[in-house]
Amino acid sequence: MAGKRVFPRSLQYLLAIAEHGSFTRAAEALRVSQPSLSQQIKQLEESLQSPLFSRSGRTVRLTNAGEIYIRHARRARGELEAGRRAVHDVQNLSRGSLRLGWTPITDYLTCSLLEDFNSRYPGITLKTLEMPQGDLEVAVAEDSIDVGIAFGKPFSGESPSSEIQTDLLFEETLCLAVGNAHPRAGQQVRMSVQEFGRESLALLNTNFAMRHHIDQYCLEHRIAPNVAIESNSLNVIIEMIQFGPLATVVPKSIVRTQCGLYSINLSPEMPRKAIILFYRNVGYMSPAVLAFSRLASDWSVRRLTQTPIRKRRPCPLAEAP
Amino acid sequence: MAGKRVFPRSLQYLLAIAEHGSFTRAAEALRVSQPSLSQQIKQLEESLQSPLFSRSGRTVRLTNAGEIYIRHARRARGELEAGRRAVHDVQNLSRGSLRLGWTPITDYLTCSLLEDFNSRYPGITLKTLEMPQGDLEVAVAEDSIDVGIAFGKPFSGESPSSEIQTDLLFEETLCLAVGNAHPRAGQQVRMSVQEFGRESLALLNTNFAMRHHIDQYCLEHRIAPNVAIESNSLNVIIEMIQFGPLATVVPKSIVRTQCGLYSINLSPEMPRKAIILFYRNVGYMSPAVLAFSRLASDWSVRRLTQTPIRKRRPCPLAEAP
DNA sequence: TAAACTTATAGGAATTTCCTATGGCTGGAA
DNA sequence: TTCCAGCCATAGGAAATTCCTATAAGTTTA
Repeated sequence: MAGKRVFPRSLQYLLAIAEHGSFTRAAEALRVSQPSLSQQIKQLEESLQSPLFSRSGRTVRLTNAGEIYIRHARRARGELEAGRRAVHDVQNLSRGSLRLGWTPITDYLTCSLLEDFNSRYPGITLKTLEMPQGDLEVAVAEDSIDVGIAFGKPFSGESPSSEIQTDLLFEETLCLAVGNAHPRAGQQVRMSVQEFGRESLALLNTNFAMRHHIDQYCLEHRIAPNVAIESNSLNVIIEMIQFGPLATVVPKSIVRTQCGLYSINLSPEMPRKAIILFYRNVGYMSPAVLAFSRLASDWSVRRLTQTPIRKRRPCPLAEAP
Repeated sequence: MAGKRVFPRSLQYLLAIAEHGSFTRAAEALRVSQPSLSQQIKQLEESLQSPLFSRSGRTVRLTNAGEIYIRHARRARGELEAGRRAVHDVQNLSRGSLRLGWTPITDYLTCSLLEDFNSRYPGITLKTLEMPQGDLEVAVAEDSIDVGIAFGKPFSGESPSSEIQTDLLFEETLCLAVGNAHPRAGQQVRMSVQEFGRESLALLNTNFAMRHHIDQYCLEHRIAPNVAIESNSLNVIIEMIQFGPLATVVPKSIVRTQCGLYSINLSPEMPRKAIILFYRNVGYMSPAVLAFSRLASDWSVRRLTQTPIRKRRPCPLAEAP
């Protein structure tokens, strides 16, 4: 079935004849009749407008042109063979690439997933691209990225889009986060909504979906958040919080991975939001995407059961170009 | 007729589709029907056991495997195109090689022919091989050299061998040669055979055809040559002659090209011997051989009319490996 | 929902490749 | 010299492949 080779017959014959030094022996080796070789070589010679073999008497020898041409033919064969192996490697996940899009918030939460993927499939180049959450959906749909990782309910738009597969990675609760210097640092009791309204906050700006969740929570509980600083960089906000009197709202997991941050639960709790993985589910799916989604579901299970938290700075992969 | 391209259809289609981003447009550009492309690509994908294009909706895009494979396909196409050009170059004499066999005597006489050839066809590699005259015939017949240059009547053997073409380059008279220090240096009058018999000679050994000519001459005139030194290197002999009292017998032209040598004609004259070019004339003849024989006949005509003699040391080409 | 557009499929036509049989030529053996 | 064995070329029909027309199935746009 798949035994069809793409390398041209004429060149295959050329190489065989040169190797065996004889049409007849080459024909035997190739399991075809000798006239087939004569014909193919004749056509090739006509195509190149030059004899490739010097036939005189009982011996067949490459001409000067033949010697030169055969080198190129060999290299062409090598290229096609290498191409075949390379495709095979992609299927085996020992090569390839995967383009990942995520938001500046989710990168804090799923960086270790990328590390796992990279150590499991070191041959696959990971290309990560940070972008606003709204763009992720578009990017996946138009195939400019392979997979997206989003925070909060995705695809809030009109189309439920059966073409896009979404997998739940885990759920996350938003909480108030403060630094060492904050008077509430280490507080165990829940904070009321009213108290929350009085905190000076450093928040992501309204381009971010997470901010909308926060604003929505405030609206529902009829308070106005006291926003001292807005930024489009979560990094900046965390730096601000860490050693100052301001507070912010982030997923609880982020607090656990950052040194010098303390979480304070609210009462009533902020809504739980899902971290989800999504990718195109129509037509061809690359082995890398399948492998990533498989690994991600393992990873989310492990995360829920074991929750091995390492305190650290943001993962460097998240800042790669 | 010669419009047949060797590059596989399937790859040609693959590249066209990738370039146009569409089966339909590629089919238009290639002037074939669109189903042909579908079919070829399908077969290629089956052969590689991997999809190469991601078809979803109205857009066609290379898969990861496709992107990787197409690079190799492009390189293979480049190789075959380069091979085609290279063969063309050989036909145009802008590339190729020519293997020349000659004897240690003829190299002194035809070195400038090689220089002419090299300056006329600088892309053709000249490979010269010195060998005994008897071997030249065999080497040409079995195609281990392309052309031979011999001194004296060639192919004295049984077969007139209609397969070998021989061209006369020029005729050459043997003469006595002496150096500066020799008492006869500069003598204009002819030397008798008896006087010749009394000269102390440095001669090539009997492996050389020229030596046989000399011995034959002596035999015919009933003298015994007075051989002081034998050598298998003409170079050695000329060095010996140049500053000492010995004499030797060489073609007259050699004397004219060597500093400090003087020629003395014999009476009766030694027989004129031909310098000839010979090469296989059956089956395929490489453009380089044809060009060499063409140039050689020009060169021999020019040599006879103009005879531009340059005094110099032996041509370095003659000593090339 | 219809119209426009794109790729896939099916089946027969056209082309190419292949095989058998044979011819011509060369080189070695009788 | 003559014959025979070995090798490549040629011819013509068989087999396989490629190609084309017609059409289906699907998506996108109006």
